[in-house]
Amino acid sequence: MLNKESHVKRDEISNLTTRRLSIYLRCLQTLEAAGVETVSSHEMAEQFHLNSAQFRKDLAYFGEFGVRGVGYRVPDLKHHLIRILGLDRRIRMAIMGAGNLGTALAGYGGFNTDNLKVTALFDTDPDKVGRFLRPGLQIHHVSALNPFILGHPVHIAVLAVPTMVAQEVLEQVAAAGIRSVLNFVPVRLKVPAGVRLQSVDLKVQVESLVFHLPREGEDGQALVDHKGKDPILHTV
Amino acid sequence: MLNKESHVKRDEISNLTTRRLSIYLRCLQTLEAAGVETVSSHEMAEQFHLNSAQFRKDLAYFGEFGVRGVGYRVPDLKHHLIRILGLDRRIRMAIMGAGNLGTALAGYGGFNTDNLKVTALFDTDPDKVGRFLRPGLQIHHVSALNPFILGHPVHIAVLAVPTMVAQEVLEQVAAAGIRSVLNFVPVRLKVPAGVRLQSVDLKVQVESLVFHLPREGEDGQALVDHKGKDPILHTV
DNA sequence: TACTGTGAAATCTTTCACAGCA
DNA sequence: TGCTGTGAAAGATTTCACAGTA
Repeated sequence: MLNKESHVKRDEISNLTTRRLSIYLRCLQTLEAAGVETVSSHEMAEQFHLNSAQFRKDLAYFGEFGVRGVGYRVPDLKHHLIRILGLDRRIRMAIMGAGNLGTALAGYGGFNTDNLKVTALFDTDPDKVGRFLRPGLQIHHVSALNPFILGHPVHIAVLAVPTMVAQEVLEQVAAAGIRSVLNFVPVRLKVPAGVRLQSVDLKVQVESLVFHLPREGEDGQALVDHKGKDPILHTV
Repeated sequence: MLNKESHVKRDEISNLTTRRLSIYLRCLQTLEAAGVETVSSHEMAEQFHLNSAQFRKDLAYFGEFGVRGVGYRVPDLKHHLIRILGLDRRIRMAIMGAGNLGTALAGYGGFNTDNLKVTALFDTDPDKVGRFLRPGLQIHHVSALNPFILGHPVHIAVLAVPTMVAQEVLEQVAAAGIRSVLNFVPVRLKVPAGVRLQSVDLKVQVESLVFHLPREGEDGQALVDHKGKDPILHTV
């Protein structure tokens, strides 16, 4: 099977691999923008601080995309990754919660590219409901979620609501038929059946940095990664 | 050794464990607020969707905090975790980049609690430099980082700058003596020696949800986690 | 020759299952 | 008795090292 995406059980691909695929895609976009046509796994590893064997193995779950003795054609591999990740279709996102964070996320470049789009925000604050963040991007009342979805399918909900109501909103979102949720609320949620929840817990991230901070009297040299391990994705 | 924090090489504790400690602390705070005095590992697991053996093992790296036959005293364990995580001292954070995201993070509750404080933002935009986000929280010019730090030590820098300048700002931050960095910029950074970098890549998080979205013609039932695995922290 | 693709080994992480203690 | 603390087993992930091929 040459240069062909094989059919693979997607649920058998680990999350770690999935996240790296997304990083590989970004690296390839950088290379393409720089006019690079061909890249070997070693060059990728060198330039982007990756592991070359891991790169090859991650790709191998999906097919054979390289040319032995040469490497990978950058535009080809990029397109394969776009297809593998499912970024070859329009993905519509709704943000639940139009506070500080929800509003910032609505404007985040990474959520508004090519085929990814934030299409609406939902809140319950009467001062916010009805307002437009920018042309075409309005804040609706949470109770309008179901009718909105009928006219404008939503693939991913982003949870950026107050902790108190997070569980409730998650259940509303699930009941509305949204099966993928990116959660920013720092709380342990009960995940409704059939829903995939990806949590980004900013406080946990900070606290794990605090854990490694040198304590009084220590000199902090121990921070250097003594094994020389690449920091990819055990940091994410 | 009873009820005593043992000395353990902090660098031998895995990141996964570290992140869970932070979650355990939050759960205990919830229990304490509810007036619960004592909790067993099984009750913790039940209530917060954790794994009881993992909970016990994570704690065991640091000492013996429980009482056999009984469980853990909630306030005691909470205090132990605060000490273990290093949250028993004032931690000062600076945010590099006063755009959408940087500004939202400056106001994020999880970064402004008890002993964690955002103490300044840094940007280069003349329209922003000098402004106050709120009393006591000012935006400074990036070139003022070194003098600022002399008067107000900073333990953690948060990187929320444009992709183009991320590497440069990371190096400035490192040169200023800040050894811990929480990075929000979606790029593979070269990590200066002695610096600990924790990356939060929002685009990667979304794309890994997209990967699992049902494709045209599929019915998406496969989204249910067939092994019944608990979603803790392979989702974070 | 210089690379990819890949089994096999090494390492890391979770889970089991039970000895031992309050 | 009912729990913790913990070795040992199982499982997941990374890394090695090389056969195979353009």
